[in-house]
Amino acid sequence: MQIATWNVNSLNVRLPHVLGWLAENPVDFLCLQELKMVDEKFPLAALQEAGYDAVFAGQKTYNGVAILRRIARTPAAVATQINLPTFADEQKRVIAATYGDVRVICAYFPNGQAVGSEKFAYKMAWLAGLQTWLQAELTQYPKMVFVGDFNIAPDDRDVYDPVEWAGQIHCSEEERTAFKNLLALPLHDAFRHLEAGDKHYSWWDYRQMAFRRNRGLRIDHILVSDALLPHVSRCWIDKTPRKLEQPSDHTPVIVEIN
DNA sequence: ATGGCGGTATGTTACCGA
Repeated sequence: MQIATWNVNSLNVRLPHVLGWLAENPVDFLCLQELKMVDEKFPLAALQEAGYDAVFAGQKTYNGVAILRRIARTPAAVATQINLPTFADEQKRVIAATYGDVRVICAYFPNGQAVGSEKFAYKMAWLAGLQTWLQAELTQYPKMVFVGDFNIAPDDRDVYDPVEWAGQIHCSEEERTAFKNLLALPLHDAFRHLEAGDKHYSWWDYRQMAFRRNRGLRIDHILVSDALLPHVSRCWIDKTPRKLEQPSDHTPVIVEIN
């Protein structure tokens, strides 16, 4: 089974990239963030033509999340959950569904803007709600994959310039502690399970040729539960779509679970 | 210190993202 996560920064603009990527990478599940579209605009027909079904939670202009499943290889979604039951939110940042005995959760964490800002307080409150909910989810679903754009770089290996970013948004102690709290549930960072090195990023700023200079952050993650960890055989970042014309600033992260 | 780039709507500029 292969599960991928990708912040597409507008599914309207990036649909050709998504379809092209799925043709090359026929993963079982693809979790998307930042759809930036209302549900009425969701391109379900085009995805179905490509062999994928979806559950989705859209929103105008901002946010929006979806889980795509390969129809031929996966059971239909049941117990679909939109947003955190533990945190009242107008913004669409979470979608979860169960496929067979595997719970797939797709999240777009708040950005936080700047440490100490109102948006940072929102991020931390959202994270507290997330922690409580995931703890309950784990008791119900031992086989869990929790993926998405976390907007947290877990440690300095995940940052192109840790000195410049020290204490800044995505790298602050508060955010990194929240990430560690997720690992304590326990959940496991599939990428770090297999790769200890630095300079592996999932996001690069559009400006200042950041991608070409590999000035990026690893902020898109795949966490797996205890029951699935022994079955994780690969986890990698696919930089290919970041090289296309008009790319998303994020690129897919994929896990293989046998 | 600021803006850089890109997407979107409030639309020829502002807001947000990271």
